[in-house]
Amino acid sequence: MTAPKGFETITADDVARLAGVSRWTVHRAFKTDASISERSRSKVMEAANTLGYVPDLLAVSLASDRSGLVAILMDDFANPQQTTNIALLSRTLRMAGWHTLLVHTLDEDDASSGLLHASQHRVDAAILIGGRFNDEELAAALGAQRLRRLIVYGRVSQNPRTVSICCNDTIAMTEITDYVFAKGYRRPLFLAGPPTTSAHLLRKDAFLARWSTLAGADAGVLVVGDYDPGHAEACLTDHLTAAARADYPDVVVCETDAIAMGAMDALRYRLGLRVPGDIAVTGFDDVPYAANQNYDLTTYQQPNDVLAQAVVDVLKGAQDTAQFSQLAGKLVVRSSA
Amino acid sequence: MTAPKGFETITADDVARLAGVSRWTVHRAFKTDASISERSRSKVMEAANTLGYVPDLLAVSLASDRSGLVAILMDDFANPQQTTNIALLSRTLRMAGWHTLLVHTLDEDDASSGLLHASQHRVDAAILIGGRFNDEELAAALGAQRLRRLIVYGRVSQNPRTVSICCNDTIAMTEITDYVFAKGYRRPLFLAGPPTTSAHLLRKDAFLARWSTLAGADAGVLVVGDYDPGHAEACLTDHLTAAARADYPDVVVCETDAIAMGAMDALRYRLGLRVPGDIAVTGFDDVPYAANQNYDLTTYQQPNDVLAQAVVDVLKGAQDTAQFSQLAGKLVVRSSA
DNA sequence: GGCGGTTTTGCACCCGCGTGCAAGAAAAAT
DNA sequence: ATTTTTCTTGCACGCGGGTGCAAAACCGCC
Repeated sequence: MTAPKGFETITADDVARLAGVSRWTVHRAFKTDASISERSRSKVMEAANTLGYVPDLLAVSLASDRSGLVAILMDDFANPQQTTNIALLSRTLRMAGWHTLLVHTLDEDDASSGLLHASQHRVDAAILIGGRFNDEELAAALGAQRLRRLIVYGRVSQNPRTVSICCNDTIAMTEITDYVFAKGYRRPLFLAGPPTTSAHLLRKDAFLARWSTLAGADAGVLVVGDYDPGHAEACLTDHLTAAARADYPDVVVCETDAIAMGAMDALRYRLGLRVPGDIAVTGFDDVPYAANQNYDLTTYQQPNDVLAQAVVDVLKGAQDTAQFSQLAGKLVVRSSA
Repeated sequence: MTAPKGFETITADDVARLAGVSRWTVHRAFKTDASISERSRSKVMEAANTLGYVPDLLAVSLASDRSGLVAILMDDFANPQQTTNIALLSRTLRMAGWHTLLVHTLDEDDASSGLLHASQHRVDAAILIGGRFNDEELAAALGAQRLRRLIVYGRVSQNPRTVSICCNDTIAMTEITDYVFAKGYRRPLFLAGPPTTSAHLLRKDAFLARWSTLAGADAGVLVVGDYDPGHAEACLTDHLTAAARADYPDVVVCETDAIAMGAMDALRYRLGLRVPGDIAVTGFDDVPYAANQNYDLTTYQQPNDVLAQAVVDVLKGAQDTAQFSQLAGKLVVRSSA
């Protein structure tokens, strides 16, 4: 057990004393572009080293009004796409000099409370991952709190005071639709995730619109309430067992890989069908596990690195943020469809 | 885009002015056990409400020397057990009043740098998840920085200045071993994760010791360099294709579920074997996906809630921390073995 | 009405460091 | 050598709020 033996925290004053300069000179020694003589800088640095001085980020934040902290609000750790995102984001942010305040929002109405907490820590920005947040509460939170920036990650928000960073779902889904149609499938069923009140995924609408154009007929839609594979599995099983065999789709187009994997489990283990032999399946996101032989999912790979980099760009003050919601990924064809 | 239109931050002084009291009275109004008259408290609260005042956590931290922040250092987001842990931890911490500073350590030698950053934010504790950190650097970091508490989560650290919170691997693995032996398997192969220089998992040693006792013979061991399923898959495939069919194990006992899933993929897709028909497999952790029909893994469920609660106990100042490294989970029998 | 005791309130000082400006030192120009 | 100009340095003040103590206000009671 760590003995909290009052580590006498060494401050810039201590360094100053040892180096025989003023505290402000110490401060300058640590600033890259400060006017300070080489001699006193080295004196300071030496003193700092022997004392093991490191600036207190808390005090720095308070004084400079820049915390170097970015809050990531996230609700669904079961969603592999989201954990992938959070990993990449925290890593990218760290390399760019920011630290991550992880806020696990408990439910839809908790997002604003999370934002409040984040703002109390003076975060430089808050990033919203996932769709389960209430639009009105969010707008209220935005108005009241001193949040410098709100970034909606992975989907499009209508709120003008936010920045959306995501790939262009419409183009992406159109690409998938074209592929599915070209492969000869004609009875698609779209599995949609939960409807959101706030930031939207445009995937469903894009698919339906494109399909209607291509096939001249409407596609079926099944809304599953959650991105959890197990839930999708149950939903699809119920849906299909209630349907006549002749009405089965020949391809299940899913809003996310998580849903797609649940769908494949349903088709195989619950209904005894073969994928893609009896029914094909497509996903979206290209999560790591989509490449697994169990699934070998045809899906759409989002440009994750570009998305993460866009966050850094926004933090650094990028102005033309419109482009960040139009990034392009690429179709990944595997054996599931 | 959020207009950084200088949200005039409202401070306790503003509230004081409006309420017609001093700043310190405002402070007292927000403290639960402060001596303040009911009248002025309500005056303050009313003023605070109309102004939308929230205390600045940064300033609070600086002044009170308690940040309310807990750093979680983690390296491997691909490991489902770890993402499960981080989700549970951040959630539990938040409900207990702490916030999570997520530090994605880039590599083994980066942990101490991560600890440094965490300490600069004056975290109340740092939690180390995962095994890839260098023991010496860590000790050095512990000595130099003002880290109040260092918690090693999910494994046992020898460092006396840390608190280990984990379930008793020895008892757990012995239970698995007994089960495997009782089921009649006699040619086990243990798949171990990467060796660590620091905090250890005792699973391998526990298995080998117990097996030796039960069977009177040594069990085989294959060290895979990583907890990544794909890597484990490749390792086991190589290992078995290089071996004679007669020397194949009849059960593969894995240090984690991630390895076990990779092993099952190898057995099925690379080697065309049936699980458990030809070779059985056991895992460890009971990650969410272990219950999936693809794997239906016999594994060991760690008492995650208890572990997370233990962290809160430590933060609240629990003294007898020895018990926290002896928690018990339970064997989960499924069809893989 | 005055007194001792208790509750409320205000205040000086501190947490550790950043900003802007002015004084001081050194270098350049005359 | 003296005056400018430039570079260094020091400092008052502020960031927003938490301590401990002392003054002020309150209370019941004789």
